[in-house]
Amino acid sequence: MCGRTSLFASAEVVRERFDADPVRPLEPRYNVSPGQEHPVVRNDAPDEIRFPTWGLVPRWSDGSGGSGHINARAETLAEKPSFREAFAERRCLVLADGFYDWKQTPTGKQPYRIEREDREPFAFAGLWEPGTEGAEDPNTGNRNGATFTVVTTEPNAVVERVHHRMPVMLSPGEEQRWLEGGDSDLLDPYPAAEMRAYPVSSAVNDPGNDSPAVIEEVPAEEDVQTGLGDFG
DNA sequence: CCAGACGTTGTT
DNA sequence: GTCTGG
DNA sequence: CCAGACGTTGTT
DNA sequence: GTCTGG
Repeated sequence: MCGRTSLFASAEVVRERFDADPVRPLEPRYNVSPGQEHPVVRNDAPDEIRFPTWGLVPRWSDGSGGSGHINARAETLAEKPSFREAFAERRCLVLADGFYDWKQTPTGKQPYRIEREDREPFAFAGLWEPGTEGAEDPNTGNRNGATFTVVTTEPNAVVERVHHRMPVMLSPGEEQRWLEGGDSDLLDPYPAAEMRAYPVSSAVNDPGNDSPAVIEEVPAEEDVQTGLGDFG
């Protein structure tokens, strides 16, 4: 992780939960992929919800090197040239109410949805970069908007069954501290007791399938094939 | 000194 | 296989 | 993260 | 911009 997420909680719930106002209407999203714009709260404007593009492009990059960094390892944030400055100065909360991971099985990849046990929205620890000044480069077509990345860490007991990394989820009490520059003690795996994971349809594989159907639980394909899913 | 990389996950 | 687009 | 393209000359 | 490799 983390390469796919969601945020379909109502605008009202999100506004109350994070005490911030979206700068444009908040639409429900069930399947958000890298390269898309997604709501975040930035440390430089903590009372606003903005929509940078998922995939951090360092300020010194001309953007020609591909589509940006969708994840950043918590273990090396402070050292890596691509993240060091953002870690020191540009924190953000990436708003979500779940994410998806693909478990490698003998028969293929089974997608799982992972969320809080109470299904409430939460925040990933994130870093952001400002866009380049001025208009989009007419020659390269490179985008010029702000970008962000999601910090990853080791998995907890729930996520471990699916994948060997997980995004850093902040508890409500940690959010302000992260924005204000708190350090790596905030970047531990989230408590497994407050999370759950369940298999979902491979419809989620296609980023174009952005509907409530992709959050519905289905029998895991490997369980179907071994008969484990047959009797409830 | 300049040139070239700068990242993750996953895979081998 | 690898890169780009979503 | 996964899905889908990945090429040219020339033609409509 | 800053670090590493040559």
